[in-house]
Amino acid sequence: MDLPKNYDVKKIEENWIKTWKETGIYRWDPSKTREETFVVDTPPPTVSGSLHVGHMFSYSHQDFIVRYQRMKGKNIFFPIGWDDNGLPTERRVQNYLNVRCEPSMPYDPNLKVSPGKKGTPPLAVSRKNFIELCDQVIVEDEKAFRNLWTRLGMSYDWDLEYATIDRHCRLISQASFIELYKKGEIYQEERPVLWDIDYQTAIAQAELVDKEVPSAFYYFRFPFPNSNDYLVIATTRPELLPACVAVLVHPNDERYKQYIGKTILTPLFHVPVPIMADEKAEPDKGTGVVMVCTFGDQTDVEWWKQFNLPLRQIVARNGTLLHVEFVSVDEKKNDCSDTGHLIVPSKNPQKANEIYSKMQGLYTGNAKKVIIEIANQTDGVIDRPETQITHAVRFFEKGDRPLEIVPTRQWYTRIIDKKEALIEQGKKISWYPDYMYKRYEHWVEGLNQDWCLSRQRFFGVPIPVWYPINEDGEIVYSKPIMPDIKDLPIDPLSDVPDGYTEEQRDKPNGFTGEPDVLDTWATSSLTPQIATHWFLNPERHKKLFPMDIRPQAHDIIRTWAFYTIVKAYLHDGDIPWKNVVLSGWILDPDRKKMSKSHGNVVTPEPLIEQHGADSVRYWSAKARLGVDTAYDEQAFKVGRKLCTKLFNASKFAIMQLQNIDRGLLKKEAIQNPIDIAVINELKTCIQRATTSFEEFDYAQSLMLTEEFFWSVFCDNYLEIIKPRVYQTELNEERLSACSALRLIHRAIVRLFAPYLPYITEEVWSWEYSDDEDMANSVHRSPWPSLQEFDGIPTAKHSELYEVLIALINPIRKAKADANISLAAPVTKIEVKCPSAMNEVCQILLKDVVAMLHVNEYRVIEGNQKIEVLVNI
RNA sequence: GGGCGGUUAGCUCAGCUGGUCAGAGCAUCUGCUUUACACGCAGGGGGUCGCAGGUUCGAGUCCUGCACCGCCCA
Repeated sequence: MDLPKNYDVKKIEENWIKTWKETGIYRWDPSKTREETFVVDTPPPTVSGSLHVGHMFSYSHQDFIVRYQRMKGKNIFFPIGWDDNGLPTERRVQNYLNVRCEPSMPYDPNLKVSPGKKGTPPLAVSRKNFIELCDQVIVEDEKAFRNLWTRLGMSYDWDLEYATIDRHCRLISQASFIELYKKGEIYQEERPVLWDIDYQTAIAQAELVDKEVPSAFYYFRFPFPNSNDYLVIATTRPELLPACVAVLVHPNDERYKQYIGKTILTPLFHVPVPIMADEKAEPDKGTGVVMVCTFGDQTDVEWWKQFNLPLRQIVARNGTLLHVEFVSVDEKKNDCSDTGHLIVPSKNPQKANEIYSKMQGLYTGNAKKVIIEIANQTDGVIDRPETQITHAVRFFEKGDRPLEIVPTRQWYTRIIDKKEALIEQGKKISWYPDYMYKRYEHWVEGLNQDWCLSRQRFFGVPIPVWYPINEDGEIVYSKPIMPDIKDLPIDPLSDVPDGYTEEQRDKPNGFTGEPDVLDTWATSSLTPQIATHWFLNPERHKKLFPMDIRPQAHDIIRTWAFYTIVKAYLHDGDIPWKNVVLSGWILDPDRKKMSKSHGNVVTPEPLIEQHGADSVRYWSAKARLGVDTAYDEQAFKVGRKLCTKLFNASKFAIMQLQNIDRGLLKKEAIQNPIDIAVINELKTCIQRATTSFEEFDYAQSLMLTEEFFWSVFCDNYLEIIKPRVYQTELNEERLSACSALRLIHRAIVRLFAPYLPYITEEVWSWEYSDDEDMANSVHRSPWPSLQEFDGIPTAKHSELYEVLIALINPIRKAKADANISLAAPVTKIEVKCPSAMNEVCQILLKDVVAMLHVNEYRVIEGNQKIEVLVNI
């Protein structure tokens, strides 16, 4: 065939994308056995998130491993999915279309919303409309990802595509919920939970981040009733004073021992609270006296439970302060009622109500300012000036304001009682790099609450539960109605449970649907089951589960990896996969994490456009697993150079074979010691590259291949065979060179194939696609093996290649020193070598002098080291 | 405060179980228009391998401590 003159990246990419799609070479074959199959649990990207180079980076890593396994003959199960449900999509839709979800509104079937209109108040839409808008937006987002992955050369089986909000995923996710509920591993409970006031939803421990923020200790005097005595309490949250239910000291703290068991009053509000002792009260923190509020932090929750303290929930779900009525301690009224009307006994209710009325309805931050101001103006309340500190405050990872703790009814999965078992599961999995296992172990050890599954959001998998309503119109949460698994997926807000009619919805003696949706991880943690079809197709599930690898980034060990291990353990009592391979991050040149909020995101499409997909993949391949890499555009250029070099060297190599009957190019024809020596080098390279790949060390494998290709093959081998292959006569010498050249080059192309799928496929099509022992596509052809070289004579001297280089280099250096062309003739060289090397040098020099245009040479006896004297 | 990882040429990074390991690419400098490739080829300069101890005949390579950077968790 006619070889192309120039390396036209775009044309090559377009052509092979089309061909691969038509021929379906990446399709999974369900008829093959488990042993023949390599199964990947692909991370479904968050499609509504910003697309940046980090995506291409870690996703390329999967593809290197997969393509290698495919060439090893494995039947590849490589699905791709989109994580489209959840908060990121809601947020994107809110911003993009400037709408907000108002669940109380009726559905408008004719609603039309167009993007834009910033600055105007968001349009309120019904829950159903909102979900429809989300569904519309993700279609666009998924298209962008689909295009990118295709362009990048990801070898997915597109027939296996899924989205975490699609019917199949909702079905699997809801089935998981029901099965675990039946097993007793899922329960619901009303208790204080981590609560984001902006999103107005509960969150789980895994979504928590600590941020160091400036704050201050304020020193309040808590007076004793009918006395001038007082205790000083340092607090960072004075706005919670009205929610104070007790005061704690350490039992061994000599300063305060005498007060334990007594009653003290809160300042400003004059509410009597008990003084109690507990080891968790830190004598060194603040004044050593701590107030317990419902709820300032997790310790408050623990003390509240431990001492059975009253609940004074003053912070509403939206983060503002609720109505509180302070009444005289003598009045017998319920301390807290369900109506949102909190009643607190006070020694001075009038004063308390007066002060609280200035805080009520404010956000906690503003309430804090108000109470500080009041306290400063009131005699005997502030003991001393505040001290500035910075401390860790808990935030929702996607949130902007600190979390509150609010008692609400939520669904949970039991994990606290399984910590040991989950650590054992983690040990059964191989982690690459292995030290990443520690992160998993430490996370599991540090768990302190069950997995909160329910989210008070809209665009998610509905929790598949209804509740009966009794004759008094009260919802009976303790008797949830579960659908039959065969009826899944369901939406409890539009579907009706068995034995009820739609007319009974939200009516006494009727039912109500659970409005909450599942945590997105509750679905994402099922990616293996989603892909295998799990209980829907037990045979298929058995054939694919546990999977071979889970590729992912290291920041989601505590979420995605952890939850997937949990689900696999709870459902199958097994590990979800045998190996976890963890990619690092792409950092910006200042080593900061790339993210939209930092404004340092580099978008991927222009990079592929500019440098080509193979170059981008090369850049990804240079980074080892688990290692964060600073973004450096230079690396793309290096990749591009490698591709160009491969293009040119391939063209040259194949050109030398033109006009030769391929039947004459066989292993038996390879007799020249230099050909044999280079094949020896190649075999070492193949062996080491293979070993590296088996350990998922694609970076090492690439480095070895690159080194062999560039330095051994291009710079030396191609140069030294030129005199032989340029001969017009088809003699033994030329046949040996051409036979070896074809064999070596054919292996090199395959060694590069996992990294550079386009250029290797292109080159492959020029010469090797019809080889009997190879496949039409390089990507279905066998990974190079040592057996391919069986029948080629072994080298008489094991260090032949080293000797060759020792002869070539001094001559090149002499020419460089003399500032003359490498093509310029050399009058004479003299080689000094030990007598044992004499014969080898004589053989090699024949080709060396032809390569470097040396007119005359002679070999004389010398010392251990080879020396070459050059006369220009 | 605890844990994990990192600290090797100007930059980005390799250096596996201790003994040609002081490397690569980029950048820089000097040459070379050699019929695959100037997106090339040949050659050169450049680092007391974060610091301080220790083990050893011998340590980027093992141990201890410290410093700094990053991440994770309290």
